Amino acid sequence: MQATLNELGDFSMEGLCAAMLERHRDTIRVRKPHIAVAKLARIVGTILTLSNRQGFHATSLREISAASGVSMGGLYAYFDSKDTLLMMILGQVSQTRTRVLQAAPEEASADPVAHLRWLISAHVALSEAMLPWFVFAFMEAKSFPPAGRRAAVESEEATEAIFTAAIAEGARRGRFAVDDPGFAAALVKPLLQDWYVKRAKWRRRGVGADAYAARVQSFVERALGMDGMEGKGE
Amino acid sequence: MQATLNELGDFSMEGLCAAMLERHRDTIRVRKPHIAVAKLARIVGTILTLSNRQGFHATSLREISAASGVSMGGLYAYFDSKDTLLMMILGQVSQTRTRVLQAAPEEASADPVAHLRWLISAHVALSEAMLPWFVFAFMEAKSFPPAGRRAAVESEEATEAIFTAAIAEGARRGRFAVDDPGFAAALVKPLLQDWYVKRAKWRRRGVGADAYAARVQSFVERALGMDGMEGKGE
DNA sequence: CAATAAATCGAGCGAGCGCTCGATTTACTG
DNA sequence: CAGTAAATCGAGCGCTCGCTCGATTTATTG
Repeated sequence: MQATLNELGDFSMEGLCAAMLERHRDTIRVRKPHIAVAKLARIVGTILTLSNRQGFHATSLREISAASGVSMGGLYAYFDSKDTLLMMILGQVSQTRTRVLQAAPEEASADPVAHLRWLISAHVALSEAMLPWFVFAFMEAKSFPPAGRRAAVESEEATEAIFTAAIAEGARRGRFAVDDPGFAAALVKPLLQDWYVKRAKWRRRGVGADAYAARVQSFVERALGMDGMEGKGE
Repeated sequence: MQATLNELGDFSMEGLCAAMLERHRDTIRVRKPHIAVAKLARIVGTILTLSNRQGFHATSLREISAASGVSMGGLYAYFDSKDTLLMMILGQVSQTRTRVLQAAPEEASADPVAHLRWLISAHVALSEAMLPWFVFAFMEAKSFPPAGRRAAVESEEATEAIFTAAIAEGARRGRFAVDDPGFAAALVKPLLQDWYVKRAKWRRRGVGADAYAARVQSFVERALGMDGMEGKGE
């Protein structure tokens, strides 16, 4: 069960920034969408690049201004504080992730085993498509304003709940041999995070997104004691 | 194979700061060890508390000074820059972790399965004993000076190599059904990190260190296709 | 108990930060 | 193409940062 993201939305910088504009149209002062989206894309792209290199806190607005070609004052047409900017990006990541993971196709969600495979594959594919966004959210969510922490925790729990449901359903139908689906889900999630957090390592090993997803799938299925997995090599 | 850390060193704040003083005796300007260790413990304890709450970058030296009761000038008797302070703490974590994981007792390292169990148990126990240290290293290692990043990557690879060796030995002796021990080790490590990174979650679920280690052990053993694991429930 | 050394202190320095706002340019409209 | 609105600009404000250094206190010694 391999996931294809194509029909699930536009995950390019422009597409995501268009969604961001939508979500914050009441606070963004630039009225014309085509201008706002293009500029947002330049700003956010710059932020992600610089922050993932040196950290969000260590990246000054002057740096962002210079690298993106948008003046200091211009930046503040899109957010009212640096913390708001952080929250806008974090919010876009968690909203997109939750939306995608809930959009499993019929043929996947019908069978728990196929569903879990699809979830793993979709998560890897999404974090691949939105790599800098995911890295940013992972690295910066913790050490920031209370609202950001709360949002991050909630988003994480939402993701975990989706995995828990799939594993629980599989256990109920006797396909997985687990007695605590929540625990199992909690152990699966860091495996998915490793794909984008330790990206350099996997690239060095020549492991691509599909290969990584496949290996995590088989690793997890064996760990869950899936029926029909006995004796299969890795 | 449960690990006991007692004989492997002193992992209290004082013990670790004594080791830190040892490693930096040429740059720390305070000559009397008992004074230096006590003060280092106050300083480092404060840093870990504040940084784990709000991030290292967002924690000012004035804050550290006020909270630890050591004056601004006094702090600089122990390090020559804020970055150096960061490196001292990161170095202490990676040195301690590498040392401990290499100290498996005879009866553990003789058998690969027991060895892997001991490694998991020891890592959980160590991160439990040094919780704020591990959290700090995990959260702060990335977005900082090049030297820090390099050191963090190297330390991580060293840890992974130890796990890889145990799994490879198990595969060689036919105890594990894996064909890429490095990949398996890379998937085990995030499970160990989750224990301290997502500490609040596990506490909320009432899972203690021993229970967590035991569950990771059985999860991993099944995922590695360990002989004799077929049909065992979680 | 001087004399010397060790340890501690905190006001002050220059620099860079997030953020503002009046001036200016650009784009649209009748 | 004048007039208006939208978008853009960047110097400057107040503030806090990492860090220094001469003055001061505390401990050690002959």
